[in-house]
Amino acid sequence: MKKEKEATTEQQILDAAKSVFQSKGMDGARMQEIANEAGINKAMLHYYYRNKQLLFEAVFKQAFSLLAPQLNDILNDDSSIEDKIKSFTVNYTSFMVKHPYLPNFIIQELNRNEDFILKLKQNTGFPNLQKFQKQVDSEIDNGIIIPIEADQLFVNIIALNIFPFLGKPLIKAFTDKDEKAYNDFVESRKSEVANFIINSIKR
Amino acid sequence: MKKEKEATTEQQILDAAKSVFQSKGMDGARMQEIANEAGINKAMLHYYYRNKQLLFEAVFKQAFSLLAPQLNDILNDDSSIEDKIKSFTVNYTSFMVKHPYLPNFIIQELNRNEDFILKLKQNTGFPNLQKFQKQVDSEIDNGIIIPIEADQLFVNIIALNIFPFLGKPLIKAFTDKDEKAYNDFVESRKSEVANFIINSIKR
DNA sequence: ACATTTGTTAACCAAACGGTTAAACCTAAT
DNA sequence: ATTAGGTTTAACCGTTTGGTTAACAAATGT
Repeated sequence: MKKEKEATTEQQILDAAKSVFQSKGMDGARMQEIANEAGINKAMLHYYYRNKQLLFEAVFKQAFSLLAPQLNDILNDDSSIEDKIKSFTVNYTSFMVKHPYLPNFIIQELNRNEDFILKLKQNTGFPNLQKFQKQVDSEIDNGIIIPIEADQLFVNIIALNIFPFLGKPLIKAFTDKDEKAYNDFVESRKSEVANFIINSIKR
Repeated sequence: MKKEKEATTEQQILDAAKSVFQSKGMDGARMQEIANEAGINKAMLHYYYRNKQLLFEAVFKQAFSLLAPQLNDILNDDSSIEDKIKSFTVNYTSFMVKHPYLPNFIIQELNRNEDFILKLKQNTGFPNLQKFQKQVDSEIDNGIIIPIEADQLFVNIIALNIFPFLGKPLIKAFTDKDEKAYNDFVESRKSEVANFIINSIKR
């Protein structure tokens, strides 16, 4: 029973912590609430994760490790820039619809503690732009796309894809959409955004 | 002495509250820290603003009222879509460089409490897209720009302009930039982003 | 001059918080 | 049946937190 229970209790805690931290942030989260959501005693949180900071870091690292592969896809595979943008936009948006709290959680907590990303950067698998930069320069040389800095293009791509999830309340208010209309709007961006970017850079 | 002091003490509190709330958020902010930064007794915060929530709302409303006019500029003046995009990108980025905490503060707190924006929406001067939508449709009909939904274009514009300030730690890490390189990067976006958008939609 | 209102402070308070403790519980090996 | 180990709980603890109080100071009105 030992291994079985260890795994499930520890995982229950992590799941509950994920839910609470991602919706309320480090400062807004309460250890008692996490314990309640996990259906266990508060002391168990400390038994398995020592303190709030370490529990938070476990949640954050797992969240970030979900995000990184999504970016590496666009950066490191061998398809053309155009195909990358198309597949990234579809994949990333689908992924975010399933994890709507993720972008805001990560952005918010990185702004709260800028040092935090330095730890992540040392991990293998941390997104790296080198290959993407070479590819952009090469397609520019070959006249496939117009001149643009790879960094700028990269930021444009992720900005257009991530922002709808960060600014959802704002966009809903500005464009007067209810929840359903907003979901449709995001859905239609899967093709809209890719076309928008490609229009801009295609020779 | 009355009017003089009233104004300055109340304003000192608001300034201190702005600084603390915008860098730490509602949950992370401490009333004692605000009092210290204002150089006054903690009880004064309650004397002028009753409680933390009301002080926070005063700060938030003022922050939002700085942002709204920036958006109304692009939505309600009479220049062409192309000119609007150019001037908005320059103005908005300049403005954000001066108030770097603002976008993250607003996005974060709106995500924490979605009801909050309903109050703001009733205010006169809350950004409205009607005129912009008509203008976009008109320029499409006249063959000036290619067909695009006004809502999508609007979100693209603000996404490309706001995201560099929201995702600064992330972008710095991905693109390996130090503070100075990042500032240069943002500066060059003033023209880069406008061109990127216009490239995409110009017939 | 004096009373009244407004502004300011130090001290205080109850509740909430993250974290600890010591004992109970459960299971598997002896 | 007993022991030993990890697991779980209720109760507890010291600190921090937002907020209050009561007394004091300064200005204002009469």
